[in-house]
Amino acid sequence: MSSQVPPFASSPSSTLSPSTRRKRRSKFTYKHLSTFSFSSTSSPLRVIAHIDLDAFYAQCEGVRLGLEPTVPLAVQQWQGLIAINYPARAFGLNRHVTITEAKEKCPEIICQHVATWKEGDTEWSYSDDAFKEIAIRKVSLDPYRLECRKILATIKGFLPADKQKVEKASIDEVFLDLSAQVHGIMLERYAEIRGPPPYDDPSEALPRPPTTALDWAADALVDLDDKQSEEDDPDWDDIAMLIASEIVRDVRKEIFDKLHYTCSAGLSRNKMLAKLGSAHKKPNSQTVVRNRAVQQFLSSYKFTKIRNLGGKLGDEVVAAFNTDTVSDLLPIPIGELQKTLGDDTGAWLYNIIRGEDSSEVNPRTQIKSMLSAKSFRPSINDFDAACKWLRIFVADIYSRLVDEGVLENKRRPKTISLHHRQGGQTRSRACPIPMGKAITQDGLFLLAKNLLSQVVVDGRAWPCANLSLSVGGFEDGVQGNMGIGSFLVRGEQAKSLPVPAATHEQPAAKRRRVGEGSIAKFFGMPSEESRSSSIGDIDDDGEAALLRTDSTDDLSATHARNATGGDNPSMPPPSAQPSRPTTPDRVQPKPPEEDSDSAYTCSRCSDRIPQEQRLEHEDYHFALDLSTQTVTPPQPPAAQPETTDNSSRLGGGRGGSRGRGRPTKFGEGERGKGQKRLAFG
DNA sequence: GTGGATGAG
DNA sequence: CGCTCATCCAC
Repeated sequence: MSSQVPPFASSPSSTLSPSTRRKRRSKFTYKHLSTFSFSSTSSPLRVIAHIDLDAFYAQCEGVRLGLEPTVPLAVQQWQGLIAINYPARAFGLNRHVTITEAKEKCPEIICQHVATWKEGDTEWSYSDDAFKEIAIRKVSLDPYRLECRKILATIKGFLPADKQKVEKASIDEVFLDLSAQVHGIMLERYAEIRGPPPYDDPSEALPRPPTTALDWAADALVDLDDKQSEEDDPDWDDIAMLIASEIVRDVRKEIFDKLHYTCSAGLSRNKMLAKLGSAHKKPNSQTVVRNRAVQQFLSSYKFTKIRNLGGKLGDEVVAAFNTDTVSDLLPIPIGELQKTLGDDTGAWLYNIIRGEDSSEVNPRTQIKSMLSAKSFRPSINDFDAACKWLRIFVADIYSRLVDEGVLENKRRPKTISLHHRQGGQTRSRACPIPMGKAITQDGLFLLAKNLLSQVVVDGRAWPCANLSLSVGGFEDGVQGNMGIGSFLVRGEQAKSLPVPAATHEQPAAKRRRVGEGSIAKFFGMPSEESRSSSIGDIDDDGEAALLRTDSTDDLSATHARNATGGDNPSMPPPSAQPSRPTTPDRVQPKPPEEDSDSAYTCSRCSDRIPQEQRLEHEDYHFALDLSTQTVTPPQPPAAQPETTDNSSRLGGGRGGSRGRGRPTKFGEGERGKGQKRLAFG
């Protein structure tokens, strides 16, 4: 207690108001309190928390298996360990040890392999010998995504709906902006700051908070700038931080009670400091970095530990200034930093090492893209092998799309892209996902296969060391389907599932001409069917079989069906199939020559194609047609915007929402235009 | 709009 | 390490 006049130059309050000042004054004003209430990034009272699950994957497995939290546990991925719980870390294990090393150092350790998708499986699963089957399986992180969702839901359910601001930062991290909630609690607890400012002047300083020593709970660790001011002289920022730490402690308790996960947390005035704080003491504890502790706390770090300085930029800074510590950087004038790093980056760095970070907690929980990938140990060497993986990628992505609410038309990805790596170089291709129709596994597969073909066509593709498929450009809302639905021939949507009808309606006429099988499938397959069917094989009751997309790994069955062709009227006879063009053996690696009755000549590209690859080859042309020109199913003109005009579409999606004065990643968005590298702006 | 790079977990 | 995810930039 004791001091009264703010010793801080930054505090305008005492100097500005000549009014009666017999009482102790806060460093903060009523205006500050107001900005605090709506989580303004510039509020000096702002309170941000970062919550980080401890060895998350390992905890997930521990919980799933019902193990005691004390048993040493690691999560295995092929021959490596990707997560190690704290009991196991006590044995000196870290992420780079091998399985055998781990078991030597810690014989008791349990190494649980991650879940995997296996070719032909309908779902990911846990398998004890997954690690032996790297050639036919790909890992699935679904179990962890699911747990992440539960955690997020728990947090959101616990925090007051009207005041929460939650950002999912990664699969095991969240940021909370607790400002609004803490503001509310502060007013409840301290009547003296409730009223309007004296003289109605927002620049009036607040009264000082009660001088009682703050009761930082046992698990809230406090780092101080100077040991002197230990407990006296708390101001409202300290009170705010204290309240926030209570909230975070409760959140953590809730997560533990409900889901049995422990986590570490950091609290401070901004995201950068909160994140450093959460890593400061692990596991299962929380660290508060008060305003008055910031300089000391931050100066103890190498700046390469700060977000965005962990890579090339950090290296550049180290090289330019010959140091890797925050404290050595502090004396460097901002102009100097800007001269070498560019205006924006220089200014950003100048601020960040002073503990200033005005980036917002973005309430976005939704993902913007999703990707499924695999590195090939022995490389894969042909189109067929790649297609098998595409099947798996599609199944993986599709199931995640379902989780995202794509079926319910809540959100839908706009583009699909495929990345391919061979040798040093990686190439990729992307294309739009046709709008206005249901997204199906078969449709995605067709597009993916098309993209792969494109990659294969222009350059050496084999051996391929890595393949990935992703969808992105998610859009909200239901646009699209209604118009089309009403145009369809009713009575054919038999299989519509308990989901919005419009989403699953079949495209009109059953009588398709050759080739329409693929297109129809693409545009209208009941999605549930796809969800539950196996990767390589869409199930085969009447209509589904009809609409089936022949996958490369199931040619014989398909062929048989085609051969007997007449069994279904809507199935065009083989002869009627559209034929094709294409690229010969880059797409079709197998030597087509010899034996004339096992090959045919594509009418579209004049290539000779082995019979077994004919269907696939034709699919390729269809997919190509689909994505290049305009193959539009019957429908009302208005409903098919996407086909004709690309340019006009631009406006549509983004609408007016994007790009406003969004702060750059560096904080204050506006700063002069950066020259050198606006890596983030 | 596409493809590559960077960064982080 | 292997696998995701996000953002930015040049084209």
